[in-house]
Amino acid sequence: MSQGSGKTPSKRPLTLRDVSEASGVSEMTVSRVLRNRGDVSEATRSKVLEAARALGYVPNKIAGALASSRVNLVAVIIPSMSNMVFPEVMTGISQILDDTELQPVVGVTNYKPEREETVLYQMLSWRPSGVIIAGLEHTEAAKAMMGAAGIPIVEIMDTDGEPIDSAVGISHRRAGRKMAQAIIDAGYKRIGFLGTKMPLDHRARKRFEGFTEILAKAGLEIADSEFYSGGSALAKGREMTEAMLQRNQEEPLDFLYYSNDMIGAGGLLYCLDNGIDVPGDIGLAGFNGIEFLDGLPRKLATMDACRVEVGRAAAEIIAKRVENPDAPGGEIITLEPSLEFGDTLKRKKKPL
Amino acid sequence: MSQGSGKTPSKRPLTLRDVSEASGVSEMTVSRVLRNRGDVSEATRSKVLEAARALGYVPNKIAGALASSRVNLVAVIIPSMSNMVFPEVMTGISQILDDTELQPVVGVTNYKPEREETVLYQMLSWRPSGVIIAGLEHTEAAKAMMGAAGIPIVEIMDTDGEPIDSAVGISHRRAGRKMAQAIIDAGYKRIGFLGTKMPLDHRARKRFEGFTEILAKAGLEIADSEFYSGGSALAKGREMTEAMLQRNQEEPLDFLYYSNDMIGAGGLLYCLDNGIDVPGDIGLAGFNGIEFLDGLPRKLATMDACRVEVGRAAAEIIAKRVENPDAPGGEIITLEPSLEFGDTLKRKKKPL
DNA sequence: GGCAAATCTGTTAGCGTTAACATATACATG
DNA sequence: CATGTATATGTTAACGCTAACAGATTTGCC
Repeated sequence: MSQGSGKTPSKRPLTLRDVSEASGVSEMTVSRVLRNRGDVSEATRSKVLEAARALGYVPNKIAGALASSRVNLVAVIIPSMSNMVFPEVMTGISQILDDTELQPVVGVTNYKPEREETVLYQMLSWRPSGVIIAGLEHTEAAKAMMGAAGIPIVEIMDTDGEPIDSAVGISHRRAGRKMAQAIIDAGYKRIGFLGTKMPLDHRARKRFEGFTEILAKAGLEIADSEFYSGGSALAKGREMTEAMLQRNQEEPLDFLYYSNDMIGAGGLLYCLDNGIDVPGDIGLAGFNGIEFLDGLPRKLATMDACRVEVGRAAAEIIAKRVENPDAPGGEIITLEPSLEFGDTLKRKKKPL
Repeated sequence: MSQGSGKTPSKRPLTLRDVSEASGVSEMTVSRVLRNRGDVSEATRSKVLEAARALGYVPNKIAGALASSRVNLVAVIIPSMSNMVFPEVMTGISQILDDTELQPVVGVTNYKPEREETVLYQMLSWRPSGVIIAGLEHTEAAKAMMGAAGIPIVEIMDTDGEPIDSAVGISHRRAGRKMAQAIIDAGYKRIGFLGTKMPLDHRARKRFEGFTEILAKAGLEIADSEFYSGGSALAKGREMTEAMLQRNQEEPLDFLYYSNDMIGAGGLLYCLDNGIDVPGDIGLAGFNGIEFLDGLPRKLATMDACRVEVGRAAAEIIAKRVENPDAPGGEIITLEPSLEFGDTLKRKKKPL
């Protein structure tokens, strides 16, 4: 193997010592240059940088973190990657963290509490500077770990409950209520519900609870419901809608409430394909406000969960607390989900 | 604050020493128990585990990694989170790594080479056991870093080029050629191209090159093309399709090739809304085989990039090399993208 | 019983970096 | 020119854990 121009592909990994020897200064000085900390003369600085570059040296953060007991990692723990929800939250988080030293590290739980516990344990074992975790429901062990970690914890997406430390999100009960009210106000009466078969999706459950609560107050109840799991959400939405409309022909439904926009979009496409008048014959609404819906022939009514904003606020809480570790904590930020009527939900009929 | 049953929320973080003192054995023995390594008597083991649990001790991987110079992290570096491509690759990676000690850590580059370089540097500074990185095109510095890192590197999604170490993916040139051939065979002649305005999406570029190459061989060329950036892909697909069809009314196009399925779906919806006969008047094809397309009124022709399989194969290469560090490396796996005709691309006309 | 092998536990010395302190050099000031 | 102050570099001792080796204890077997 050729030695190349300065690049020595040796087996032993490079350390500060190698750079120190190559540039003729102490390891400490190299460390200072590489971290931009403390006073170093311009001459030394460039000498060191040159040597580091030539060797292809990459600092060892493991050693650095151990020595300084500072880890610039923020653990982000979420249930799933594939429902569009997450990338947006992540965008918000990045927007804030990119201006700091902090770096997000993502873990996925697949909506399984035990998995969440494991992922959390793994993450905490890297001693991150903070944790952003979806939801307020966790195993006892997980709660204990977070409580004892001594770092800022932000639970996101939901504020219906008691957070361990801080929380940012919307009230899903309120979101469900708000949607129910809008549907009732528009004069719909026979309402079907279509959702995921996910006992562990607490947020969907809370929305459903809020929804039925308001219906009940108006003397109404869900006329029919259907749940799915797995498969293409769009296709499932289509199938479930067909099935539900079929079996309620005698006393037809006039509204379908979907637990997410993807199945809602499938339902919308089904209705349009079959010449059903939306929102005349039947109204539709989903949940989430996914950007991609903009391309559909008609805009689905939905409710925005403020995902980017949630990510930003959560990251801000962590960043603030990292900068000032003595700050109080326990902050709870409840954002207001906004109802978007789109083209599939009639506006209020009766004034006020 | 109450001390609780054994749980002492002290300020000083817990270490092996705390567990060691609580259980009356040496730190080394505690370490052995917690890692399931070496012989420890059943009595000691349970004593230690009990103490660790009671204290809420979480091992410090930073110290562990430094001492053992073993880090069970695999860096996964990808351009974007939001195009459905990534979650599927990730699924494949997880399927394999879940059976090992290894853990994926994701970094996102937003298709920016400098950003890729930074992310890579950050990741390498944690001394991961391997790197899985999208694409074969990187800055010189990035290539140098990976070459010098002394760990397995797998470049994924593309095999049109020279990998640093190993590679798993499809040939995008070949994918482009294959699609072009199918379109020509079906008898289409006036072909429009719609894609992203992304000079740095090398894979889209290679597909385009392969596509035009085959058209040229058949004496054809792209009749019109349109590029977009930003916004909802579905809506953009719709708009671009409308614009393109409008301005080619004199000599109408008979095929539209989209650089991804999302804009393709937008185009399909536009055509259906406007009563255009697909694939009679006009054929359509995209790229990627996104599951969600299953719910559309008609199935878009597309080409599958074998994303889950790519993830699996890449993870397997890393896992194998971690287990046996002296293995050769330099493996290149080229998967064959499969063409799916769907309902928007006519089958071959002329036999053979 | 004696000796080797097996089982269990402890001791020592780092891993590569940084905090904290110590030292050296330059530069100004009265 | 002594003295103080800033600037620039070096030295030492951790950080919390594990590899490698060293004892101590038990077990098996002739």
